[in-house]
Amino acid sequence: MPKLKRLPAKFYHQNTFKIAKELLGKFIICKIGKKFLIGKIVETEAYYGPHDLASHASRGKTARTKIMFDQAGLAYIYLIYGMYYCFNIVTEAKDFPAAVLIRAAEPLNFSKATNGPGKLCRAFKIDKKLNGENLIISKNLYLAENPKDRIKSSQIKNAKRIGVDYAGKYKNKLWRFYLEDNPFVSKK
DNA sequence: CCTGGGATTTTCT
DNA sequence: GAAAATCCCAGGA
Repeated sequence: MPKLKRLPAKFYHQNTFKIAKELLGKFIICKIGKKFLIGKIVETEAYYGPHDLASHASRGKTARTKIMFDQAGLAYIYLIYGMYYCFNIVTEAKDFPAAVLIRAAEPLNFSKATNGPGKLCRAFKIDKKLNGENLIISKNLYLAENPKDRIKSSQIKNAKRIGVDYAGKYKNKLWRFYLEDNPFVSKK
């Protein structure tokens, strides 16, 4: 196992798109009972600001989306299509709604399909109990990096976001990022 | 190869 | 009541 270091608070205080790219190759660590599940992030999407029609926050602050308006470094977890949870990382300053959706990860110490946001949450047993979890201090769910294993920018591809056809001119934004040639990426 | 629908629940209109 | 940041399976071409 690589030596992992938890991402510090200042990691989350960068531009959302920079964070979305930097998260590639980082690790999700989730405590399940006495065990830890570790997965390497291979695909992310950025949801940025109150005008991004693909973002839940574009309709204003509600009980569901208020986490996106909160401070950077929190987990925003919501239920989609009544069945699947999606795991997001809140970014930007308080009262500015932005987040990075983790779409896919590569399981390191377990074996399960994680090539999609719904499946990822099922594999990590992420549900709304973890909504609002502070990734900087939580023992149950946090992000880490292997400082010796940085991703080269040449491995990062960008593309249109998935499942946001209703988002008008925002649907074609190249706000999805993934690692080239990684078999766990949900879609090329 | 492709398209379409069902599962299931929260949220907004 | 309809749509949703999804996934899986069936059926047709």
